[in-house]
Amino acid sequence: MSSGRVETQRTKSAADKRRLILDAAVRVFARQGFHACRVSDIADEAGVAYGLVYHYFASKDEVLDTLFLERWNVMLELIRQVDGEQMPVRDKLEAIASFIVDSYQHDPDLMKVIIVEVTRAANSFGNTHIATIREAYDLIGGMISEAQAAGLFKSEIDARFAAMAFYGAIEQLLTGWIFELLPQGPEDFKRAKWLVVETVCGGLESRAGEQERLG
Amino acid sequence: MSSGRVETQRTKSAADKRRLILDAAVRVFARQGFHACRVSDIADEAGVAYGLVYHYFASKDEVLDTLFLERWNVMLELIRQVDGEQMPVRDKLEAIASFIVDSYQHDPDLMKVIIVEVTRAANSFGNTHIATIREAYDLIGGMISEAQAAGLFKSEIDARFAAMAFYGAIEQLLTGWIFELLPQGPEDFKRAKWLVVETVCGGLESRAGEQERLG
Amino acid sequence: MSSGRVETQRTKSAADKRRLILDAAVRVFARQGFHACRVSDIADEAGVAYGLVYHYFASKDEVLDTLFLERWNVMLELIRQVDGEQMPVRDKLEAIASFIVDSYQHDPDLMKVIIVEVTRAANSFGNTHIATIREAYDLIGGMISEAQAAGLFKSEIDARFAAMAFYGAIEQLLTGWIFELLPQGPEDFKRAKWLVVETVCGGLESRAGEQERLG
Amino acid sequence: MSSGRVETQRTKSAADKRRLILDAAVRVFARQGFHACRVSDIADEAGVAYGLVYHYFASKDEVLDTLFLERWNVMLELIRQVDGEQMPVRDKLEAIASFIVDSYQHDPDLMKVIIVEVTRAANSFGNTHIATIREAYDLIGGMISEAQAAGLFKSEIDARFAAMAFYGAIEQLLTGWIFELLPQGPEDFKRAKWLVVETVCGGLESRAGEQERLG
DNA sequence: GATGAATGAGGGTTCATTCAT
DNA sequence: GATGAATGAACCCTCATTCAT
Repeated sequence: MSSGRVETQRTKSAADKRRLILDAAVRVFARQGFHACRVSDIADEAGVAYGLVYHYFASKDEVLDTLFLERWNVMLELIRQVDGEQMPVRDKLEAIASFIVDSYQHDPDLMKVIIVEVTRAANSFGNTHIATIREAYDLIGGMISEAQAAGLFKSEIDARFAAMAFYGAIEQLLTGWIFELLPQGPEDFKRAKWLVVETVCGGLESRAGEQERLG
Repeated sequence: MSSGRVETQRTKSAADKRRLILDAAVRVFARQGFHACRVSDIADEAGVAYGLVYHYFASKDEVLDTLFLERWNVMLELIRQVDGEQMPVRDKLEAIASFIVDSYQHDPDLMKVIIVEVTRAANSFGNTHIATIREAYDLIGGMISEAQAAGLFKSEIDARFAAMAFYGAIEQLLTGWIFELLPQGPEDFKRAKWLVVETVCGGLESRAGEQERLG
Repeated sequence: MSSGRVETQRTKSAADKRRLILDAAVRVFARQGFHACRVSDIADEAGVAYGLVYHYFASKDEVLDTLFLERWNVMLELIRQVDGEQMPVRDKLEAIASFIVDSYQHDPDLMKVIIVEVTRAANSFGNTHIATIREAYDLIGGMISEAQAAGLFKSEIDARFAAMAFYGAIEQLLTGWIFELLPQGPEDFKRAKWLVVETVCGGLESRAGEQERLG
Repeated sequence: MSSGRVETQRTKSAADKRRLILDAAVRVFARQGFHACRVSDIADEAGVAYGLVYHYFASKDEVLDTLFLERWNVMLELIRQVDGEQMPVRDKLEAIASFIVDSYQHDPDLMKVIIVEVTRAANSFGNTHIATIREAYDLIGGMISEAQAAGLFKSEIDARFAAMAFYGAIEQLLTGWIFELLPQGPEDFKRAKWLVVETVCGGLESRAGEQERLG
């Protein structure tokens, strides 16, 4: 019994250290960038010894891999769940946008790292995780495709392209926040969720604009 | 006369080597990524001696800076020109989208490098060039803002956010091509130009979808 | 207890490696010169891995800085101590000369490095350590100044200049040994100590020479 | 005739450029140090093209070699001439000290370069020119030796050591000026010439000091 | 588990020197 | 003579990773 508890204790402690390192890595990667930081910076930030990082992770890359996958899989889970529900497509897309914006609001460093170091890194991490990344795009594309089949979305717009445009719009808002080009008050986050969906689904054009255009 | 020709010859030759290096760098950066390639890879690809890279550029960074600025400034020029013309806002945005897609079609490696290594690189090149990058966002934001003032675009959507969403949608299409997630035949490029504008301006929603939603 | 011993062991071992590198650096700097040697030469001479040099020292410069300061500070200590004692000025100067000659005799490489690479290097290390170097000159100048005030030394000779002449005379003897222009048997070292003081204090001139001159 | 004049003209012009480069090198070596400056720095300072330095000199080293030898040979000439004259030894030594101090006063940069980069550089230029350098020491040693044979100088002090002490005292005064540790007004230079000879020949000790010492 | 000393390959940059014009 | 583009060897330093304790 007591030995069992000690074991649990130890395991828990170990898990804690691992988490400590991951959280420290997020801050360091966000602050300095993956390439510009050293493994020792992570250890220092975590307040652990140099070599301990290698006790829990096989390499510096694996730390980032872990961070990315942890978060991306949660997002995939959310998307899959949304996908399975009976819900207007617009609400589905808003759920996804909300999740991503909430993720940024909750842990901007982590989302910064994912967006800056992974999803665009075509020659390194982006390439490694392309299948995982793609899954999100495909799921969103599937939702749009369904909406098109139901006549709710225009069919002239290729669903895969539309999915990319939608996702790209969201990521660019995050990029705007990361570069401090866009305001990031609580209200801004809230409106951003609606805004991106309204833009992509309803369009920027007003009724008047549309009439003007169509003459 | 002859000395004049020699001068021209010389100058031209020198400029050629510089261009040779820049073009080689595009290919190498695109193939391996900025961090993963060595300066010697660029020199080898250009077929020049190692040190010559440093004769024309102060550092490896400066090579990428040069590539980015060359292209981005051409784009800024285009945007400014479009901005100055009398033209429906939708046409303006399509001109921009067209320019970017054409740029990719014409030199995918260069656009890959810019998108992968610069515009998202918040801790390195993106940060260095943030003012230049921002100028594009601001110009687009200005166009949208004007359209809102004219009642052609919905006013509830913050113009700065809308501009980011629009630009992000385009970049993500390029990202899709870069990762080979989207088809990139001549027809695809052509339709992409229209598609991204139609999505952002007109919205994905069909008339039927809109009625369904508004009940 | 045992952990304490391990700590000591570890610390000692670490200190040993550092010392190993410093001692190797002395030999390498003396043999090849600071500029002509590579950091790998030091590592090889010490029998340690290349990177270990950078584990203990921030740069190649810092290795030389350390060597210089270690020795120069011992000398300053000696000079300060001598300065504080009640002792004829001639004995004080001889103590200093003795210390320097002994230093050379004990570790000619180290003194060679200091004299060749530091005390004259007006654009590099000499400039870096000028304040520390000057302290020695000033202390000697102070001794001479006191002797002048006491009437024991001629007052027409500026004490600062005299101190420089005295120190320069000694360093030049070392330079003579370094270049193998002067004999360096045990007897030579011993006589050199006396000789330099006798020259600077008593003068080269014999009683007869003086009478001849003054007529 | 005219071709001859043109030849002369050309030769003269060439010699001028060579001199231009040498003079520029003195300034650059003095300012930055031999190792820290680049050949292009010399060319820039001289206002000539990069490659021209290599038209007149086989290497960067040869530039310094030339500067050193030019000056040192003039000094050797002076010492030899003084050596050949009938003159009290003290006057001979003062002539040498005067020449060196005058050299510094006239062109401090050149003397700085010689003292900092050559006469102590046991592993590079000092070693290359050791025979030439030594000649000066030997000539001075010879003078002292003669004076000892004539009974004018004490015989207990080895002439070679005494010569080194004398020369070292002078060089150290220059070092003091170079490091700006000693005042260098016109009066200071003048007094320095006398001072160094008085110190080495007459000694620092006053008559009172001597009596005190000898009891 | 935890520590941090030890390793050594790798790469950016410098710069003396060459050479075509 | 004069120019400066071109060459490429050399070297300092970084830092991911290993390993003995």
